[in-house]
Amino acid sequence: MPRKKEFDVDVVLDKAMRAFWQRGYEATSLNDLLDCMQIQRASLYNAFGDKHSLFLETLRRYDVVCRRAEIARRVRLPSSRQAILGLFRDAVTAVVEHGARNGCFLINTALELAPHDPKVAKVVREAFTHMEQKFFRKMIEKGRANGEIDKSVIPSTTARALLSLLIGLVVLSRSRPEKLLLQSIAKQAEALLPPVDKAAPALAVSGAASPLFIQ
Amino acid sequence: MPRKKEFDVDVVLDKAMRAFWQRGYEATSLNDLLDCMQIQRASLYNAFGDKHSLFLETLRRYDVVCRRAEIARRVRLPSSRQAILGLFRDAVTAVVEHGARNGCFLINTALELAPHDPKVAKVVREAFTHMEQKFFRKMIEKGRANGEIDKSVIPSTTARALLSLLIGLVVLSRSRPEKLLLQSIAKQAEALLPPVDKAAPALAVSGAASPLFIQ
DNA sequence: TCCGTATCAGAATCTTTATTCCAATTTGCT
DNA sequence: AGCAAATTGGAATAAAGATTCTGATACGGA
Repeated sequence: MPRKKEFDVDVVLDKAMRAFWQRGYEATSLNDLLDCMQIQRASLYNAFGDKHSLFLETLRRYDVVCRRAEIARRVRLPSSRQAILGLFRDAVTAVVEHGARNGCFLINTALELAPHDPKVAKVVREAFTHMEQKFFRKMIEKGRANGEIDKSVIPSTTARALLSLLIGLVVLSRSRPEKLLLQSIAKQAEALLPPVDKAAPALAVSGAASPLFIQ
Repeated sequence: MPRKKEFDVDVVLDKAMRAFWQRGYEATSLNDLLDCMQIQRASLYNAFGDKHSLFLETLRRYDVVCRRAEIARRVRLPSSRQAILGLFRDAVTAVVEHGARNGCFLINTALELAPHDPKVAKVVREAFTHMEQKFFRKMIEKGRANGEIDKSVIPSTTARALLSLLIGLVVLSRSRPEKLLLQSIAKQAEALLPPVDKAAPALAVSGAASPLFIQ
């Protein structure tokens, strides 16, 4: 019965996502959205309700399509230690090599809207928790189990530290996109995950090797 | 010749600062500002120019009065290692014990305005750099010199890692103000600064003691 | 005393905002 | 063919936004 939509919902949602991601919620006007989504005013309200609902949908989509999908991809990598370090490396090269300066939509939103908006807060909180538990912690546990990561690394606390380090890296990349700065942070992630190396246990970068290696 | 001002500029500036800090630039309207500053519309425009100039002044004031003053205080502490760790500890207790949920005005602004506003970007960039160089790096160097911090700790890179860790902690504290989460991060800061301890080198918490301690 | 400036209190302005409404048109389904 | 729903393009609305303007009043110094 209904006339079928003439635009692909996911496509225009992606365009709206990019706008919100770049400028934030308040600074993105409805006209900005219409311009970049290339649809009519009535179509927007008909398809998405209002600005706030549209924002929530773009945020959820970003979480699923951009973040969780990437995590799922990395989780399948053979080396779980490299899965974690690759995330940091790629974050640095995205900024340094490709000039990615938008940061992370979820982190931006965590500061702009989450403190005053319960629905947004929930999405952000769950996204951070997912990253911490289902990626960092899980990967550390896997790495410990298969002998890639030393047993002295405590999964729960190290996962939290890595999450914090990553968030700091992304925040800094927006105002100080300097190679050395970002590489130092990525290097520190490496130091938090000392590999098992019985032959030469004393080679980690900076305060990394565990005392448990002795003897 | 002029009639003297009837309000204290610094006092109303502080009130405006709190408003911007809490809600951000875009979400704080001029009426919000007038309400909390308790001055007249004409007085605001006469004293500060416009909304954007007022914002810049509050941001600069926050940087100087809240951040640099605190750093200066900590720099004078006897133990430079404890000066750094105290900063992390206090950040955690402010959130966990006193429910501080506003985060850091500079970090909030780094994401909302800095990417699209050169003047704001400059203030933010310099604030981050100051924290990195004049606090973390300087304190690490001092700690290494007086035997508090092990020589294996590289000042420049560790300073950057600590800055990133702190930013991550502050961001997370706004959406996940959980004691264990924040403490894990503070704990990691400790692990990044292994103390010199020749007698019992094998007691650090999580992958902390430096390999250089062995023998 | 009087000039210059800062106050107060509020009206006026002009722009932008999000949202609703309109009328005409297109398309898919029964 | 004809109903149902989604489109287009734009007008209309109603609120909120920042900024300017108007007087009247208060005060400090020459």
